[in-house]
Amino acid sequence: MKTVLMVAEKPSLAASIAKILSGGSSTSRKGRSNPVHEYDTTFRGEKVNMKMTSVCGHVMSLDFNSKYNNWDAVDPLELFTATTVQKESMPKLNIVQHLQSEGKTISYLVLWLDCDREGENICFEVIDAIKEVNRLRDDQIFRAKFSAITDVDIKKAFNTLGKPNENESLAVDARQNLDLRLGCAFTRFQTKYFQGKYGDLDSTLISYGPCQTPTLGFCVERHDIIQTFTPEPYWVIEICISAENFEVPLTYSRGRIFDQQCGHILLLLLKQHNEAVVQSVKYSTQKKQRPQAMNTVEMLRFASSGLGMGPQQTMQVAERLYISGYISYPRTETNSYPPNFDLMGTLATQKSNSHWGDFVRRLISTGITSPRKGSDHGDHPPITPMRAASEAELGSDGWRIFSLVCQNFIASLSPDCTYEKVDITFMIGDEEFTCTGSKVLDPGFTAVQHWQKMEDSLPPVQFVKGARYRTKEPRLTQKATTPPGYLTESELITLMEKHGIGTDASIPVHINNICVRNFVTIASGRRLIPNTLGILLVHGYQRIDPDLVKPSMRSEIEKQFDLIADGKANFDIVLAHAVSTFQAKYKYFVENTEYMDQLFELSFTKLSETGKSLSKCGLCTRYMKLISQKPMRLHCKNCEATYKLPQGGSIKLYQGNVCPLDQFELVVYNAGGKSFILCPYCYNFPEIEDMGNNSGCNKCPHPTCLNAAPQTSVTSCQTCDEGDLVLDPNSGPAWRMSCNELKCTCVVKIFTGAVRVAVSPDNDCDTCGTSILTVEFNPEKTPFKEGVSKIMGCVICHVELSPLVELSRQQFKRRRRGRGRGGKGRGRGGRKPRTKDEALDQYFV
DNA sequence: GCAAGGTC
Repeated sequence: MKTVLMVAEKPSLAASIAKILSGGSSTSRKGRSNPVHEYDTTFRGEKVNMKMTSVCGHVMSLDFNSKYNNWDAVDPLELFTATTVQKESMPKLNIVQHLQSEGKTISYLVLWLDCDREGENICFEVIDAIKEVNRLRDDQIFRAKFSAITDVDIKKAFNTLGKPNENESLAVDARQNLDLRLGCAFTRFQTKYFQGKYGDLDSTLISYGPCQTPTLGFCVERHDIIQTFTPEPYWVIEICISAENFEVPLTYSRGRIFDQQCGHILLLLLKQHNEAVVQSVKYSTQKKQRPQAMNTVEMLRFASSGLGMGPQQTMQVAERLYISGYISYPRTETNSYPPNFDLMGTLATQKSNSHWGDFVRRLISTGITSPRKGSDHGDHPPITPMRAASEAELGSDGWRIFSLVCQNFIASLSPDCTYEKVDITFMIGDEEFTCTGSKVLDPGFTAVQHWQKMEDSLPPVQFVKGARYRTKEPRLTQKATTPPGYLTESELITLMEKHGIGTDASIPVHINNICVRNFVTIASGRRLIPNTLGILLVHGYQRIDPDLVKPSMRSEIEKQFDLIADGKANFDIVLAHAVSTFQAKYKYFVENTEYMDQLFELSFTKLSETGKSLSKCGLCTRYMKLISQKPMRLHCKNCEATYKLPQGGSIKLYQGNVCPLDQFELVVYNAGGKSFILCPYCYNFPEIEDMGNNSGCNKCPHPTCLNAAPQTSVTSCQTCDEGDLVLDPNSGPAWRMSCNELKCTCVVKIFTGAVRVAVSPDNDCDTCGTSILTVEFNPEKTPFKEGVSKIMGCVICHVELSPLVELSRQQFKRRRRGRGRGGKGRGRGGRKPRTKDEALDQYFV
């Protein structure tokens, strides 16, 4: 029997589609990375075994050839022409292997990827992966085009299979290619240029991107409006009438008066009258519209403005609610329920909720209002609840997002809020005044979306046409125009959506990026206030090449790539044109960076004038300065050199200790209890072959240095299975061993209070291979039996030593052979080397 | 260390 493989974009969709197409008869098994649903059916007139599985979004992602990854060796300009490679997007998931093992022997491939351009591109990623192991012909490959995940639509798609659209996929390839070159070139250049000059930028990365930079631009634009705002004085005439013991304020139909003299004249004019005559009274019934079905962007706006929850967090919470079955898929552009959506069934899940259950039951019995028409983007149905839930089971944030989803869903099926509005006009002399008010007739959906609730505001008196009232003395009051507030996150989301910057899934990422890069800060009310760095970047682009920050940049690029998608232009020509345009812009930017730099000079401090003296430079023996703002680094003013340091922790001097290779004073890095010693020079320019870039002394194979791995490494790390547990010689009396893999967080406290702990590098435990330690306590405080103050033995096997290690015995295993203490036993020992060359000579005999 | 786009 032939086999057909069908592939969806995510596991949840594969499950739903398989269920629909098999009529619920499919069986599921675990695949290599994602589940596979199988059933027997007929395909193109043959009995076949059907397998439905999925990927997780993009299978591949574009990157530069690895030789371009060295920031110091590659001129960013080269990135515009550098060769690129496709890398597996999530190597840990092994999606390629999964597709290949499922696709190896299939006769047909049916692609059920999301029906948008990205989905079309993923189709070809799937095809490429499978073609490596199966020579499928094009006539064995099909594309299902569906516009909703409903029985009718999915079955129809299955019966009218088409072909994947290569042009649409190529448009995505082009976008990926340009974004990569453009973003990385500008980011690397800016970062190196400004970090090499200033010490207080406080950002590890000064990034540029065709989405994030215009996003930043919006925030700075509002900042500039606020900064350059000059309040303008204006005048208003305030007047009240006395009616049935009430004082009713009237609104002047002339509104703001910007000319003071004019105000005075009008005031004098009004003072000649002491009566207001009701000219007209109009009653009307008005509506406040119920909301549409909720899509992602709307949810993000509501969460930010109503709940004070940021987009990144909102999506995380929503994702969790979706995985646990409380809400439907949270990433969708569609804000219209599909025609056969089970509105009543979904509504019924909320019948017994303690907050909105009453309202729901009434709605069910009186009948729902048909939802407003929105637009169906063919991706996923709007975000709706899937089942009942209580605050206790969801936790605070989960409950808040769940409530938002439920309330919007219920509101979208509720009547509009209706209210009676009254407009009354008065004449005082020849001048017109008004008074308005309203009264809610039916709260409709606002009874469940409380924040939309309207308050009654009818005037206290029933006015009738022709009635006359005494006016109180009119007053001319001076006021002034005020600037707008800083941009709210919800306004920013609206702007991004309007200009086509980012997508529902990536908008939160772009906003988060400009925050973590320290370009903007989120203030109270989730307003985005740009920081100096963000302001100067945008002002700098505006001085050099305003296109770089214009909101239209993204849509202009997309427009060009649309031509590829529509088959109207050739991929290579369009891409080459776009790349060369931005290459020229890049060159121009590099040549004119001084115009941005002039702004930086006024606000930031030169590297040579920042930081505090810390340790001696091995090249000139003068003190180097530690720049503690991000990125933390050491700067030698005399040599005009900057040395990178590990990030995220703190640096202290390891007094009196000098690297035997280069005479740089050693420093200690400490991050969350884990600490290691490092030489600033070796960390940046490792002089010994096996040491690797960005390593501390705990990875240095120097044979005699007391801080290097051969003298300090104790045993293999079992947490990460890659590094070694190394004694930190600087950690006493709270002695610690920590893993020498930077990423591994394993720290083991040993022999707290000991006066000396030392490793005997040439002496291993016969049982487990661990290096023998010498542990010495003060004789008065020794924990050892019979007053013994010094013991040599194995931390794992020695009966008196092992209890003093804060890690269970089981976590130690036999030491791995053949790795770890690189260079052990290779050195000659004896006299310490005096110069770098001597040290290297001694080492490489 | 870099972009933006999928998804977890």
